[in-house]
Amino acid sequence: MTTIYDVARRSGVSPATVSRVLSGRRNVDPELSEKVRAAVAELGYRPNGVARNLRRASTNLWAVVISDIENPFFTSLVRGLEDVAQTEGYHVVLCNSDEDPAKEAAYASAVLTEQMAGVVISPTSTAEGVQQLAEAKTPMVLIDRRVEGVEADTVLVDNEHGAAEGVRHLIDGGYRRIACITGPRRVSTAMDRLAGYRSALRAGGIKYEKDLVRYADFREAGGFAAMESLLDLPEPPEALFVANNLMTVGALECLAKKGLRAPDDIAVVGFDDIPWADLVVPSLTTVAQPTYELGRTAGLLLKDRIASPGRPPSTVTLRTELHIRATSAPRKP
Amino acid sequence: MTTIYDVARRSGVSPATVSRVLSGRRNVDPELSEKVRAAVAELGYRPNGVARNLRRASTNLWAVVISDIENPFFTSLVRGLEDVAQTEGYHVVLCNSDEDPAKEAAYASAVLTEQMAGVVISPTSTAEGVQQLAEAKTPMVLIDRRVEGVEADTVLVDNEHGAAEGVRHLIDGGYRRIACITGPRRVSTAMDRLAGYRSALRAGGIKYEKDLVRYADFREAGGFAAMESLLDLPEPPEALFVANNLMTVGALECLAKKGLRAPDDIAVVGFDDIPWADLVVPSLTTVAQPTYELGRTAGLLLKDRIASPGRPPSTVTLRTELHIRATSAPRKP
DNA sequence: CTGTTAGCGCATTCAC
DNA sequence: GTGAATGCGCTAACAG
Repeated sequence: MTTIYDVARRSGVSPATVSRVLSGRRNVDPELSEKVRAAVAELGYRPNGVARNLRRASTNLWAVVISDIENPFFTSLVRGLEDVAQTEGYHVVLCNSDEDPAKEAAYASAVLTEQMAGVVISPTSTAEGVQQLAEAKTPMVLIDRRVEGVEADTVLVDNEHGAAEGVRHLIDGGYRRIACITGPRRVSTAMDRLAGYRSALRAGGIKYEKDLVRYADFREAGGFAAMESLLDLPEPPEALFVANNLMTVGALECLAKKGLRAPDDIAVVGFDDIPWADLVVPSLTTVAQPTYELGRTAGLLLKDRIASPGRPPSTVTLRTELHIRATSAPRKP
Repeated sequence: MTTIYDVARRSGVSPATVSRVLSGRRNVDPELSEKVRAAVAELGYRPNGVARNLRRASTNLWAVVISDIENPFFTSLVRGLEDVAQTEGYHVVLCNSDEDPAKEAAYASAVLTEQMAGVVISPTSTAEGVQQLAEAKTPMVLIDRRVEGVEADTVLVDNEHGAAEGVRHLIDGGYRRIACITGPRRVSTAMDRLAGYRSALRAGGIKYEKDLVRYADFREAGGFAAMESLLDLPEPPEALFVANNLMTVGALECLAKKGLRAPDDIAVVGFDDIPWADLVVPSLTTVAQPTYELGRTAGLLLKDRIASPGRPPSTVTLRTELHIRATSAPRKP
């Protein structure tokens, strides 16, 4: 392996000067600078990033800890983050936590031992890793979910407002008996979206009925089961609000299996888009989140946090957007 | 920061012994070993991964270079890879090349300077980065596409066979005038799938017509445009085979926009699944690739390559699976 | 089985 | 504006 010493010898300068040239310092004689560049080219020299990292006591890696890259919500978010990372000279390490606090903690640990420059994380329910990273003062941006007792930059969407908007849309369509499938009680997004559902009911003068709410696991199978259980009610709902994309898919699959159709048998609004929601038939009404923007914003916040670790944490809340499609068509008289 | 020397002092042994204990070497007195562990716990010591990497002249990072994580084909593949990486003690760095040889080359460069342990890569058309990595003898696994003149472990699917099976299914359904939308001429998968299309036609005694083939860019917009152009033919096709998932979506959107329906107006078979293909209406017949398995297999090959760099490269070809759904229903008399 | 020693490749003092 | 010297934290030789 050719080192900075080889380049120095070849160009007749000291290693220090080579280092200065390569890291783009101004105060180097242009003539020497040119010699160094020539030597670098001739030798095919490539700086050793690991050595640089050791010396600088930090790497150019960002970790992104999400529950599952196969969920399109996170896929697009990661893409947004990676685009920022690339322009800022960082690389993104992908970490699937699978909602498992132990995995989250393991990744947090890796972030620390590998001296990664920062972390973007969607916390699991107990947020073990988040606590660990907060204590170590690692530059960190929380996405999608809040964590009690942790002060950190955070990027959220307006869950309550978005959910309320989706449910209001159903109410406006003439539906009264509206069910809700939400996520686990310990997850802030689940509770916020449920709160939006309740506030929309209240605003519409509809009584909240506990029986019409299901707490599932944000996964496809959970949505399927919850839908089944709702259909088993003595008086099944006329409409349904589902608090995330995967559970919506599960619910739709359940309906399809039972030979029921949206919106004729039951109207549906889902939180969070799915890819090609237009192709699903009937096309699916969703409360869309700006997923790419979420990732991008997180990246920008992380960059700022690394540049000025001292400044107070900020929270950015992005807006959702109601995409009205076919599954929420107004009720027929 | 507490170092290995602090732990050594605290536990009354040498740094070398601490190192031995922490890297799980057998030949250490259990008693000393215990002392070391105690000291580690007391001091909250955490090894410095970067220093370890410098010393070992290698990191525990794998790069995965794909064109776009937002394509579900790659999403699932990356997940498969990450699962292997995790069990083998590696982390995965996500690199979106966007089919841009320059980006691919930039990432290849990063792999080298950051001393990553290995790479899994889906080559762009010119495969600049691949050449670079091959020269540097970086452990590398090619996925999805072959590259002429590069000897490396490779994971493919049987594109020609899968495409032929999909097209044969259309022929069996009574369709004769079958169009094909494939990818760029320089990409091996595009040509292999086209070859499968041709061989199925031949086997079915159908004359190959150049006019019924379109070369697009493997993206949604490309599929849309190609579909439009096919519909503009004096005598439009009765059926269509599309060589990847995104173009299939584009083609379906084009049909929807024109008020045409599959399979009544035109039957459709797409190569590569899309998420929730069942929910698309009419549900989409696909030649499904084992995407997760592709990633997993690549991970296993990479692990082996790192363990024994000398052994001759191997190519693994996985089977596709025809998922017959509604868009390819037999032709009505 | 354990300790001493050296050096991985670089960036940064500090002199000049 | 430049060079010599130092050490980041660890692991692998080697000697004992």
